[in-house]
Amino acid sequence: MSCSENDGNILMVSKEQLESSSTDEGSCSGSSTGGGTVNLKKGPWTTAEDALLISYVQKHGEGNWNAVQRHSGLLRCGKSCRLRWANHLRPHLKKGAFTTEEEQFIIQMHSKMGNRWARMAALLPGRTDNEIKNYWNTRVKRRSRAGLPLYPTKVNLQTSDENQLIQSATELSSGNQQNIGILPGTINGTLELRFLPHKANPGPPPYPPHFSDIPVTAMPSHGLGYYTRCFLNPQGDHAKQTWESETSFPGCHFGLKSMVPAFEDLSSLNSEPVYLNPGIGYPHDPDPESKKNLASFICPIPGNHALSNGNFSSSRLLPGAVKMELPSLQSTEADYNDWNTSASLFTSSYDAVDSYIQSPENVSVQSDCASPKNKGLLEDLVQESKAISIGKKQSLEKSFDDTMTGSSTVKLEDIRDPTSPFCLSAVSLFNECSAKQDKCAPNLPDFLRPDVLLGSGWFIGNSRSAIDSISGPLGENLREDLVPGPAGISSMASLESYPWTNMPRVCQMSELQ
DNA sequence: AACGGAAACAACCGCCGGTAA
DNA sequence: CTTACCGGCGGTTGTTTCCGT
Repeated sequence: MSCSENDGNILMVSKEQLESSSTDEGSCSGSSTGGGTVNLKKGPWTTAEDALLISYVQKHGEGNWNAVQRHSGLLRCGKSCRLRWANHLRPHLKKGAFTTEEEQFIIQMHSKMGNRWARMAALLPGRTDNEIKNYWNTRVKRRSRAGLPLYPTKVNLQTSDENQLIQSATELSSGNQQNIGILPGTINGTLELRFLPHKANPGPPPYPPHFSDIPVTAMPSHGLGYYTRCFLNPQGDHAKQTWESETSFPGCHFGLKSMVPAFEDLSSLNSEPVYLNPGIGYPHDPDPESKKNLASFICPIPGNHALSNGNFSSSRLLPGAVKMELPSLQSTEADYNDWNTSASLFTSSYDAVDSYIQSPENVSVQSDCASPKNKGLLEDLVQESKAISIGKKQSLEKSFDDTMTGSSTVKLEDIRDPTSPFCLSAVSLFNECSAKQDKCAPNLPDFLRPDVLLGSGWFIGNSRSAIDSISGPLGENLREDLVPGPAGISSMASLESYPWTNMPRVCQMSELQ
């Protein structure tokens, strides 16, 4: 760090310091402003500074943030400027409390992606990664204090299905492959997504997509949230392909509606399969400048300022600049009412391969997020406790049965087209998973993955005490519900019940074996 | 009204990957 | 191929606001 703090929030940085700053971009450094000392301000931004920054961006566009200070006279480092712009000054930022849908979506996404705040933000129109992160951290704290599992029960339960899919993915590496599409159908009144031969998909042709990377990140420190990701990335330009939702969907109440049917719309699809496609919503457009085409296709809503002024977003929405969350290879199922459909539907739209959605549970419970404005937290917790108590056994058994009997409707072995992005991604996914595992616990395959941990029984030995530790305040019913039943279920419940103060990290988990 | 705790928000820090020189 | 720079991301911390007592 080349900055030294001085007088509160003014950093005195000598030219020598700046010039000698190496690759460490951790703090504000690298200003090449000529002449002696540069005072870089820290702390809260003033309106005057905001105005300077806005003015700069309007003139020069986003990017080149380190030049902001040079050109605008703003005494802020580039990173600070970028952050300020991204989190506060960008157009079409949505301020205020998260809606219930957004909250549910975040929970769902976190169960699949872990702490990929930026990626979640890319899927939540008008929301920033920082907002989501703050929301999540608050939630973690809250639920930790209440001794509740971080995720709704059924989100955890997805993990066994993920195992199944991962396993199926391995088969792809050697089997025949064929293009796939996604067919949401219905079973028992909920959406079900199935892979279909790609040719079966009507509508605009997708990009000739390829999935470029499926990195597997380290576990979140709280030990939950394995995920993978994969982007539809027809142009190979990672840096510029962030799909900035507020750019894409300004004016959308919930921007994803413009890409996928609204919840209420989807609920009406119960009796009819709906063809989705990996490229849904993203018509091929070879012209990188034709933003309007894409915009009108994705979100035919008037008043698309971002596109009309053509000046916004470092994460410009390029044609094909589609960030597509891909196979986290988990099914989704939640304890909640609307959550059952809505969140799952979200998921199905993003995670094209991640499309096994289980039947809903006929358990009427309240969302822990349902209360407006994030208030009524105690109520939420009480409700969730009740929900767990009432519905958990039922849900667990059903989900477990579905998993164990192979009722999953995603059959990756049927996906055999070598040109299929999903095939590639699935294989890559597996490879990367494997590679990552090797790093951490070479002889304990899969133990990087909480879902595998959940199903591995690693915790069984300690489960009773952990269950006791959290179920105590929640009553005996819950305790009983958490007590190991079938192996898979019990181990899942066990991790769910892992004491918050002692949540093992992944490698530690493997060592526990 | 004062106080304390929790929640929400804002900003900084360090690491990392991509890229150009 | 190496190095430096830039920008993005996620973690963390500090501050402010809200709310219950």
